[in-house]
Amino acid sequence: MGRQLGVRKGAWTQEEDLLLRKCIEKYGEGKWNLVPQRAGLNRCRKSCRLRWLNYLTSNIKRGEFAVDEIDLIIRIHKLVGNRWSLIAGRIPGRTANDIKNYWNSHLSKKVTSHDKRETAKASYAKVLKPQPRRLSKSLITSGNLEASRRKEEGGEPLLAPDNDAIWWKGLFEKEGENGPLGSADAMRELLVIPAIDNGDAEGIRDENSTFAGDSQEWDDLILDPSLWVQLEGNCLVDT
DNA sequence: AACGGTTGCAACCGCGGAGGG
DNA sequence: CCCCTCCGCGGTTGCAACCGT
Repeated sequence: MGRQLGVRKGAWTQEEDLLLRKCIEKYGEGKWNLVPQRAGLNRCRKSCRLRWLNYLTSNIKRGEFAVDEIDLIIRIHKLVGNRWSLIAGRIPGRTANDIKNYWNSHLSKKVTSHDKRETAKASYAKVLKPQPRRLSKSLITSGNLEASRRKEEGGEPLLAPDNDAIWWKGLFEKEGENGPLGSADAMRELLVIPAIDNGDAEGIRDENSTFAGDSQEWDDLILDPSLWVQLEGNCLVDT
């Protein structure tokens, strides 16, 4: 089939948004090739899908990126490069397009060519040929103890885990399935991280974190203290 | 106020991968 | 296998808004 002729392009009108929204409400997401006809829209399927995913779907976060969101973007980008959808999958409420635009307009200029080379080298070293590192068990234990102590005393909770831990887990597992780089277990084995007991999940959660509470999936990441303590330890300590 | 340059975002395009026949 | 269709991704473009002169 040839190129569709006569389909509308450019900015979407409110009427078009309404038609698209009603169509998705009625039929659900997917079958994008059927959407223009179902919705009564003179648009191609790609335009409909893009409009829905980047603008109309309900959980999109608007406005400035938070400092910790930016930090997370930079960290994940260091590891996976321009895999915008993968990065977006780890930042609730932000679309791949948002993140790509933000990177291109705000962040890419801040990364020097030297940084880019170092980043690329580091990425390959980590992903393709990780160096086995051992953790300090005392660090792991002390992390869990500290979390419990703060909860008991009603003091400041132990702050959100180093973002490395969150995205490492996010990168490896999602909804119980293996992530793009394999399973978290495989990762643990790769990095020679010993199994430890979970600490008290409530005690370590930072309620003010941008990452807390947006979705069950994200909660699951946040509330897995063993993993982030392990990984944080891994980042900090060689024994 | 008018103009030209810059910025940031929304949207388009082309390509590669997945899956079905 | 091969072909075809559809989906989703990343790169790129278009344009409105903003800013400085």
